[in-house]
Amino acid sequence: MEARRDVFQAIADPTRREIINILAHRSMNLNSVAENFDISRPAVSKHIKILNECGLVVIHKKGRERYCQANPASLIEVWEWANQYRAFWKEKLDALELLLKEEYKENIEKK
Amino acid sequence: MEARRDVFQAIADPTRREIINILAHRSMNLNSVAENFDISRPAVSKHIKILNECGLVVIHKKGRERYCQANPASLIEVWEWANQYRAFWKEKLDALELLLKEEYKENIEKK
DNA sequence: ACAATTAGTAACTATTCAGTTACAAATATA
DNA sequence: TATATTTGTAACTGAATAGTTACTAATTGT
Repeated sequence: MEARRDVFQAIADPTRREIINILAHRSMNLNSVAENFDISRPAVSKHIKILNECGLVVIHKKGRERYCQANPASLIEVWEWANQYRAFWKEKLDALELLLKEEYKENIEKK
Repeated sequence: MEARRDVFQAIADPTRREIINILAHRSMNLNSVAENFDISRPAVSKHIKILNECGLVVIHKKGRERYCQANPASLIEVWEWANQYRAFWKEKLDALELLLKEEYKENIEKK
């Protein structure tokens, strides 16, 4: 379980996306995170390790506990990647929408 | 090479992201796509099959050739997922920026 | 008709991945 | 001090992944 480690690979797993969702607005220790899933605690621990290694989750040690929280900054990379295509697809969809509206209008006029 | 097939898993692979990039603005047949990579043509064919199965690439048959193009609509899912956290990270980063500015100001005043 | 081009797929391999259980280390509590 | 809690990690398993080569099918060009 070692090799490529980037944000895109990290968010490919649905469990990890769910962990990000849970940790997005509040800090939580590892056991509490694990309670939300059917998989074992070590499995969740590994997921959090991966998320931490690519910066998606930050960890604050407090005694024997480790409080985890989603790190907003690292999500920018994903947003920016998707967003670069946004202008492009928006243009296409706007054209489609316009087309559908025209067709709708024509149908109304026929009546 | 079969099972989960969703947009997030599809874009996890760097080769597939590069294929999307290449096919974002122009249509291209499979061999032409393959020329951009060091891997074999069948390997590229499989990547495109995966991209097609989750809607990220559309294929138009024309004789023996198959013209491939990135499909903007399916990328929205990724954009929306990342964007839901945007307000959150923006808030955090603005706070950080403000903090740095304050520190900078203080340093200026000390001189 | 024959040769060349374009592409899909089968069969195989090596690596990575997500999960498990078992154990050890550190900290907190009785 | 003894015990319970929180966590990380090692060792293992089975499935998925990304790649390969070899082959076939369909279409195009000579």
